[in-house]
Amino acid sequence: MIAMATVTDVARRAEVSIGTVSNVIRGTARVSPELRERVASAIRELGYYPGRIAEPARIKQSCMLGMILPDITNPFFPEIMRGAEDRAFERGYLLVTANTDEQIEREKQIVSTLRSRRIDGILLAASAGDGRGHIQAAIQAGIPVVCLDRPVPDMPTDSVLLDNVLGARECVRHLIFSGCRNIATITGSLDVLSAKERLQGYEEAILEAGKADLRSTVLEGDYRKGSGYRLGKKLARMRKRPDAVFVGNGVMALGILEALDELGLDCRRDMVVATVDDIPGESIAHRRLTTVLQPSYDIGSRAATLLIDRVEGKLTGPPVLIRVAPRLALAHGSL
Amino acid sequence: MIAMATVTDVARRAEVSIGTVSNVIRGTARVSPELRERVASAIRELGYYPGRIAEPARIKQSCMLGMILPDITNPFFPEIMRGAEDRAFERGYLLVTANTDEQIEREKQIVSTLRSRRIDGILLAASAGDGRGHIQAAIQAGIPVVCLDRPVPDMPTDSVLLDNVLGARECVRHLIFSGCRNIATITGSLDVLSAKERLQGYEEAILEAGKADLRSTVLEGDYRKGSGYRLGKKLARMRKRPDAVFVGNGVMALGILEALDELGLDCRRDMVVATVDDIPGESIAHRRLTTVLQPSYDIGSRAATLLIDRVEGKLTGPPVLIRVAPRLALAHGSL
DNA sequence: ATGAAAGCGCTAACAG
DNA sequence: CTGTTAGCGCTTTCAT
Repeated sequence: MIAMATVTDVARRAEVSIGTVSNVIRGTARVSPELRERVASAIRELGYYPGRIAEPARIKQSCMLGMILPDITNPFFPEIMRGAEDRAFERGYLLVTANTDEQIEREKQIVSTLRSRRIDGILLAASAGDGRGHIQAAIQAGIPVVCLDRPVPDMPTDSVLLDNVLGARECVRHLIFSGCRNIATITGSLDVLSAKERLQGYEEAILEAGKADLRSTVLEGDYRKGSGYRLGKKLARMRKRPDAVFVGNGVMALGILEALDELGLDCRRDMVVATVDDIPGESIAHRRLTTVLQPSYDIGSRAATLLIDRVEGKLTGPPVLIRVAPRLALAHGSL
Repeated sequence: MIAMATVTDVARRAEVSIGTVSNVIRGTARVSPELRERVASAIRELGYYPGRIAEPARIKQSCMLGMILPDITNPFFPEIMRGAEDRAFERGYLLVTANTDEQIEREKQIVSTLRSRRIDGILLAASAGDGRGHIQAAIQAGIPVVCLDRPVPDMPTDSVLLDNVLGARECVRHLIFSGCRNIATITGSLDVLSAKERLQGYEEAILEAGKADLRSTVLEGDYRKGSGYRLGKKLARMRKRPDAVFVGNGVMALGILEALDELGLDCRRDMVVATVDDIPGESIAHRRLTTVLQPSYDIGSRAATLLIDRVEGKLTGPPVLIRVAPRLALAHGSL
């Protein structure tokens, strides 16, 4: 079985026309039992396997979606991928995955490769960095792009994002509910959308509680571990030390845990640490943190559905923004 | 830009033949500066993007590889995928990923889908379960298959596997070196190849040490957590309690840790636990375990290289079996 | 009910 | 140098 058999081979062998072969295979039209049988055995004998190899050229669709991620090794992404893949397969699309290693250059190259293969649409968790020309170009060429987790600023793409306001609010509400009264927050850089939104959620929760004895403190960090560590120490050393802190992201939360450890403070007794979960591979820390979990599978699933709807023209019009609801996970003691 | 522009569109616009357009784009032949310029602007104006959409039909290669995994969510796999993807992209192949959820039926369906798309080759981390007909069929149809981690019995496929004997031997050597003298092992079911190999490594290490005071105990488990727990308790209660145990896989190791915890024993002071690392998402436990790490990236990388070499005919002949060397990681105290 | 033929986008071989 | 043409595997008219 050196070369793959083709319809033509089958037709020749069965002594019928290729059209008839096609009809037998796809049941497109009635075929006399006799010919049907001849074709059937020819297929068997040749080990023919119907291929969709010519389809892309014919129907001008590759029935493939590209999924571009910074790094699948970051545990946030595999779940997203599962969600996307499940929807893609259901609807007859293959999912092609590619990692950029957070390098914008590689992202460009991958987009280019995928475009040359006539990918039907792109799921993108954008890499940081300047230059969005390649995205722009893809969109203009009519290739739908759906952004995951991080929206690409100023691009008319659909996006699926965490509902940051809701998540932060729920999280802080929980802190209040469980008795904390002096709740600080360490935000990301307030230039960043998600940081602003999380701060807003924090403030809403504080306000709506309307308790007279509630104290709040806002410190601006930068989403990096160092700022968590530094500002964490600052909080811990305040005369009126907060009994809880809501941190803008997971990496900063790790910084705070480190700071608390150094100061000999306990993150459950002395200062509860709550955050939005996006910590790559630090499941250890979760036992000590109250976190807002991202529904990763759902994000992937929704994004793929959105994308395919665009590809198939079932969804038209201006960019859609989907906010997914987070889930609260409490710190759990032992081990 | 509703419909994607084609060579024909460009040719028409530039008032040249499609052959010339192709020549300009690919530099296949010399083209007069004038025509070259006309073509160039036509391309620009139409936003034409050279596509390889017709290639599969022409060259009878899709330049795609399929990667079939039980579940990308298992942290063992993303690294493998990275390794495979890096090699695939380098050599001009797209990587299509699909998860089976460990269901053989789904695996069959995926293989079928990939075959109809004329995938050039398959990287397979096989799902458990009966019925290997689909693999057999793919191979007979000339689609190379490379097995990852788990070999598929009785199939003429290339495989990339951990060097279990070496890994186990190194691991046990380390235990001996660090002073343990009464070293037990809990194996997987000895029907399973990897379990047998790991036991062999264990025995080799014990033998080669040639110390008169070295005691060994072999218990057969089944790679499941329960057997680790049960046999772990058994060991812990022996009159001459082993000071170390080499466990056949990670899941059983977790069982032992649990058993030790219950008995109030310390896994570093009382009984060192060492194992081969294949624990999904239990990074916490690593601090308490001495483990043999699998070089996942390397496994993916080598497998992809092997596969592409087969696809391109650079490698022919009987199935190749690559054994990758493991890396030893010691238990590390704090946190 | 069956066959013949066109066409999808592109390259490569061949003719001018 | 440039244009024409065949052909890749398959579906889909359109005749017969």
